[in-house]
Amino acid sequence: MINQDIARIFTEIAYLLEAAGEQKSQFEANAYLKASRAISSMQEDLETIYEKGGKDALLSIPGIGKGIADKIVEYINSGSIQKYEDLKKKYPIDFISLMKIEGLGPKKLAVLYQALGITNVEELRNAILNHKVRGIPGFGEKSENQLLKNIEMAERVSERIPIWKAYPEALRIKNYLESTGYALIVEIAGSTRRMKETIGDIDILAASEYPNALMDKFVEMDGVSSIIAKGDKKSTVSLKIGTTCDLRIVSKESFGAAMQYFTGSKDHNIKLRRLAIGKGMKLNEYGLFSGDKNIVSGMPEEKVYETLDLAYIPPELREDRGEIEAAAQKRLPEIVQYGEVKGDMFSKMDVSNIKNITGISYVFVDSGDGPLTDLYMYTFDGGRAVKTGASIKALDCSKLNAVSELKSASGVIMLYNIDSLGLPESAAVQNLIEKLSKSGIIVLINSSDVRPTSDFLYSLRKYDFKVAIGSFSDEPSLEGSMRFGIGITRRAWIEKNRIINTLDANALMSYLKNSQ
DNA sequence: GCCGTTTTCGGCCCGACTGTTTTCAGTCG
Repeated sequence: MINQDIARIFTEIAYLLEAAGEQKSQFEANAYLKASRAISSMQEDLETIYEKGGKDALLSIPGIGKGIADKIVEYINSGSIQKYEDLKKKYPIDFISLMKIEGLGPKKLAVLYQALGITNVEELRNAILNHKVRGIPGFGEKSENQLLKNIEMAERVSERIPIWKAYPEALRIKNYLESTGYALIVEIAGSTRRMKETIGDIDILAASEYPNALMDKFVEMDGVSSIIAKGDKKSTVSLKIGTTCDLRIVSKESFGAAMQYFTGSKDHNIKLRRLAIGKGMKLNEYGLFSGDKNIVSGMPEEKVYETLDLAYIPPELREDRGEIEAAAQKRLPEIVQYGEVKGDMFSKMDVSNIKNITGISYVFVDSGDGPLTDLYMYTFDGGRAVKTGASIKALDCSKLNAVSELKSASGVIMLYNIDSLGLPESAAVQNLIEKLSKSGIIVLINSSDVRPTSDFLYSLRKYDFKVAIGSFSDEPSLEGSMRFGIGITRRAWIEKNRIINTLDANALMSYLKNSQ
C-alpha cells in the first residue's frame, strides 16, 4: 500500500512550493494538498488501481489531473519523484515535524532555514534558547517565547483523538457554555459533528449578545490547560484531554450560515462556495449573500442548502465525495437517523442483571469465545431480559483461518473485527465480502472501537451485504455507546434499509427465520 | 497543478487572530 507514502510526499511538495513563495505556486501547492488529502483517505491501493485501469483510472480520482497522475506513475515505477527530490535539495527542512508547531508555516520555516540553517525541531529549540531567532525579519522576543511553549505543546499533544473521547468532552463544553447564561445558542460543529472517527480539534459555535463575557467563561473553564488565542469572535484553548478547542461566536442572525461553515469539511465548503459564486452569490460564515443582501439571515442551516438548490446534506456526508453533486440531483442516500436503530446487535451486557437501557428494545449477547459463535437475542419485559429463541452466527475475522468453518456454517453470518488485520489483509476481507455478496452476509460495526472505519465501509458499499451495529458495551444506549457506530454507517453512505437493527424485534426475528 | 451550468484559459474560499508591522504577512481552520 503506497497511498500514505505518496500522500506524505505530496504534502511535502506543497509545503516546499509554498516555501519557495511565488504567487502562482500557492495554487499549485493547494492542488498538491488536495490530492494528498484525497489519496490518504482512499482505501483502494493506488498501485492496484493503476495496474487494473492504467493512468485513466488515476485521472478519475477527484483532485488528480495529468501532472499528479504522472507523478504517481513515476513513484510506482521508480520509487521516487524527481520534482520532490529537486525541491528537497533546495530546502532540506523537516516540514512534517516542524509544521506541527503552532504558528509555524512554510514561509516562516523557509526564513528560519535561510537565516539560521534550521531544518528540524532540535535545531529550532537550540536557536531559540540562544536567542538567535529574535531579530530575524518577522520574529521578535514574543514569538521566541511563544514558539518555545508551542514546541513543548506539539510534543505533548497527541495527533488526533478518537470520536468517543472527543464527543463527550464537546457535549460537556456545550452544556457548560449554555449554563453560563451568556449564550443564546451553543452547538457542536467541526469534525465532531461530522462524526469523523478521529478528531483533530473540537469546534464549538455559539450565538451570543455578550461575546466578551462568554469568551472569558470559555477560557477559564475546567479542562483547559492553556490559552492559545483569545478574541471576541474566536478563541482557541488547549484541553487537558490532549486536543484543542475552538469557540466561535456569531450573531443569532448568522447562526445557520455559521453552522454550515464551521461544520466543514474544508473541501466540502470550498466546493459549496464555488457553487454559490457560480450562481452569482457569495457564501461565508455570516450568510449567503446576493449582492449586499443576506438571503439566509436568521434562518437555520438547512436554508443555505435549499437556497443553493441542493437537498439538505447531513454533516456526516460533507467530505466532498460526490455529496454536492448527489444533492443537486436530489439523489442523496437515505441514511439512518440516530433514533431509528431499535436494538443492539452485539452487547456485552449481563442479561441476568440489567441496568440502564435507553432507547434499545433488544440485544444480542455473545455465547462463547471461539471464532464462530452464536449470539442469542433477548428482549425486555418489566426490567427483565427475556431470551427469544432467535440467534445469529458471528465470525471473528481476526481469526480468518476460520473461513473453513464459515463454509460449513449455514444461515446468516455476521462478520466482525473485519479490519483488525492490518492493511494487506484488508484486501483479503474485501475478497471475502465480494465472494459472500448476495448470500445474506452481514458486516457488524463495532461502535466502541469505531471500526471498521467509515472509509473502509464506504469503499465496500458497492457489494451486496447487510450491516448491523453493535455497542460492544455492557451499557447499550442510543445516545451513548451506539451513537458512534450509527455515525460510521452514515459517513459510509450506507442506506438505512441495509441496516438490520432498524427492524423492530418481531420483524428482525422473522427476517432471521426466513434467511435460515 | 486542477478544473469547467460563463470556461481548454484564467481563475483558484475567505475571514479571524497574532506579531511585527506603520498597513501587513503569515498562519489557521
